[in-house]
Amino acid sequence: MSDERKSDGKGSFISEARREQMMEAAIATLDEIGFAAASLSQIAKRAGISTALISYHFDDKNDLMNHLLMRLVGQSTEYIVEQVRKAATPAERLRAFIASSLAYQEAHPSRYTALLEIIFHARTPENVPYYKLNDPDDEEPIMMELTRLLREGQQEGAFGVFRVEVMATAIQGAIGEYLLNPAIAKSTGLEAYTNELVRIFEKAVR
Amino acid sequence: MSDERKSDGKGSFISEARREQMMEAAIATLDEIGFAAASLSQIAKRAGISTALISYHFDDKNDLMNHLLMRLVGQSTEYIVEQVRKAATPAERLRAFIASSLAYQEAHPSRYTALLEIIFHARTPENVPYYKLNDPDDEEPIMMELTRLLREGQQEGAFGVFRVEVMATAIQGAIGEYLLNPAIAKSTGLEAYTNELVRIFEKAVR
Amino acid sequence: MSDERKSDGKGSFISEARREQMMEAAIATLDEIGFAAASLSQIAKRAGISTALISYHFDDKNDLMNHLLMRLVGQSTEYIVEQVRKAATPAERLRAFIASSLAYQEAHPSRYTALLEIIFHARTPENVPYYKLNDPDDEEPIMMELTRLLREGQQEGAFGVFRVEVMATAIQGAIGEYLLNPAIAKSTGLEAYTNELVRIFEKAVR
Amino acid sequence: MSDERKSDGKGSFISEARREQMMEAAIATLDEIGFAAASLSQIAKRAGISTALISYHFDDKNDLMNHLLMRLVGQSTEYIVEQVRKAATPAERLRAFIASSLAYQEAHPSRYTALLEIIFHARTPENVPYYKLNDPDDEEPIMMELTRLLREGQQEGAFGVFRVEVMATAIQGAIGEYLLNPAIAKSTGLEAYTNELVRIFEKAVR
DNA sequence: CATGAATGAGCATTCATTCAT
DNA sequence: AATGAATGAATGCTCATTCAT
Repeated sequence: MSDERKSDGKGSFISEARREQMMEAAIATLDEIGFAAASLSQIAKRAGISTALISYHFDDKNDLMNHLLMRLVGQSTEYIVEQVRKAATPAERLRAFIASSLAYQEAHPSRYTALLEIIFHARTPENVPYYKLNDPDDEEPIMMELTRLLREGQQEGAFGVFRVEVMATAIQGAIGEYLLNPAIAKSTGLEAYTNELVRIFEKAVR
Repeated sequence: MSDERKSDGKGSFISEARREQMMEAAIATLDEIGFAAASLSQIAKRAGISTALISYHFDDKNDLMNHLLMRLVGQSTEYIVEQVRKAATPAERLRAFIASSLAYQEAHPSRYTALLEIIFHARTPENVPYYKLNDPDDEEPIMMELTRLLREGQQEGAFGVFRVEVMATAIQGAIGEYLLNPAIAKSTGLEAYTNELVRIFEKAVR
Repeated sequence: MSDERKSDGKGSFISEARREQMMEAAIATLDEIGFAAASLSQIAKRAGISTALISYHFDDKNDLMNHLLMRLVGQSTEYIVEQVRKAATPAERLRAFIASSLAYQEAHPSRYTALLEIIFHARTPENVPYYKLNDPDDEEPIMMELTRLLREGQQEGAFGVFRVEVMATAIQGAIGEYLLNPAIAKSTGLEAYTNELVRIFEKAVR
Repeated sequence: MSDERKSDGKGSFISEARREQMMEAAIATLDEIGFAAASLSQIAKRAGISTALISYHFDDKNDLMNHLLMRLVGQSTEYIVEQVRKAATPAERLRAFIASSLAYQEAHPSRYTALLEIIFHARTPENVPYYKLNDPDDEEPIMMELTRLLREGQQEGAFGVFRVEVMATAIQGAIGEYLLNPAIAKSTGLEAYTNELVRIFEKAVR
């Protein structure tokens, strides 16, 4: 009930536009100065509005960050799933997953940075960090897409025997590490990293 | 060296003991409430001392965190390198690297969490996050150990052809992801994850 | 101009009233407990507001003190210059300058004390005390008025030959010393001091 | 009684030497960074000792500053009185007073700055600033010397009729203003200022 | 005599949030 | 819908002082 007044679905058009604007400003802020320094006043400054307006349109700073996180996760997931669905064979889907995941990092660096900043820094009211929150009950659409892809490959006989969850986790980790390791970006570059990673996991899934 | 004035050098025994105590308190604080909430007063509370005493023994909150980070990196590196050095063949060394890295996470979970919290949250005075600081010029002993063992495996003919930096990055990412994905811990467990990861990368390096 | 962001410009009426109120509270604080003890919380207490509100209306404690200094200098200068301009002859102007300078001290003792406290205690970011800051390039309107008055007296033949800058400095010093020497206030009183000082410098400028 | 333990007269030689050392360090500190920033640790740093040692040898920071003030006043008074006593006639004594007062400023700039810093900043426990403390009951040897020489001049018929206290105050103010007005130092210099000031007051006392 | 260790009090400042307009 | 004004709480840090050694 009280949810509906603020931060809830419908809202007027202008209200929705405002929220968009604030989230974009939040992305820029997170990218530029990081989560810890991303105060409401910093975000408001970048949005060209008052801080009180953020409190008006979102329950909370937490609420703003949660909405932004959902949006960022949704966008990247959508992009990756779309690429994967275009591919015909399991091997091609695996390649598409790896390539599009890495491509997204490079295509939207500030969005990706903002995503990382939130995941690494935000905490639930019970003080559980978001990065330890990968609830098994939670859907986690990207992970689900990856595991489904791998499982189908096994069922079709294209892939060999391995624990799907482990393979998926390894792939995810190898993809995510690219951004956390600037040395590899300089020495190898995204394209070469993509190709090499594909080769590594093509071998591994056989 | 500005290091020399405080918080450095031999220092008295009692002083060194205090610093130890504070770092332990900092680890507990980081583990319990995270970097953002880890104020000096929170750390002091857990150490049973006054906040002023922290300022007395360390130049700065930053100084404290940097010393702690160095210590945590040093400890984990030492443990892993030690295990790797015991192994005779490249394949065994690879297994030892993966196994000991994961074992360390489980053996010292709060230390590992503290390590992550610092790396993900701390920033240089120029606002560069530590996690983007993996300077190629910087040594990074763990990564060096991993690349060396891979390169030796190639030279000895035990491993096939691949880009050492990429393989190392993938392995590191796959290891680190274990802690970032509580689902895998529940569904698979550390031992099975270790075995499976070893199998994956044994295939990949062939 | 960094001035423009806060604490400057027209500002709303209420905002300007607040700033007035804070400056009055600052005057009272400086008068009562001096610059060194004039913390924001002391000033806020006397203004009946929170310390955060001072930070909201002024960039800085420094900013507050600078604005107050400008205002205090402006007020006293205005009063003195006004009295001097009313006088017809050089001798009368000299008398007016001395008399009004001393009268201002007695008319607004707390303002004058606040002025002294700031000048004697405040320092630039480069640690130069304000009282050593009498830049020759700087206008210093009071000193300019005094030197002009003396120079005109010389040109009109009413005054004899002397170094204008030295005479002006001596007059300023003699005026300022009144407040720094409570003994003279008790033994002689403002009116007699004024008359006597006028007589002294009337002789001196002949 | 309790006075005797610390900060009292006799003390051992080494104790007295320590106090000397600390006062010299305090002078340097006051000169370099001013009273407000002259913390015990800053003074201790310049003295090459621990802050605790200052607390051991002086009751208080206040106590240290009071001792230093007395010493500084004593030294300058001694110098000036000595010069005045050498002079034979009242006019010569007046000249000697002005000249030696100004000369002392230039001969010992850091001592003079330290003196000013203490007088302008220090306060009694009842919060009365030292610069408003010129108690008529208090001796104030310099002022006494100046009034005496003026009075003698009048008695001998060398000087005319004027209020001795006012003339003395004016002279003191004119002398003290030299240091507070860096512009005059640049434009005129100490020697010319001295000569001109002497001429001014020679006229004034006639 | 001298110090390192330790503390409580106080500092300026920033923050998320509320509220009247 | 939007803002400026306002606040209490918290932050890192420095200070003068005390005390055991």
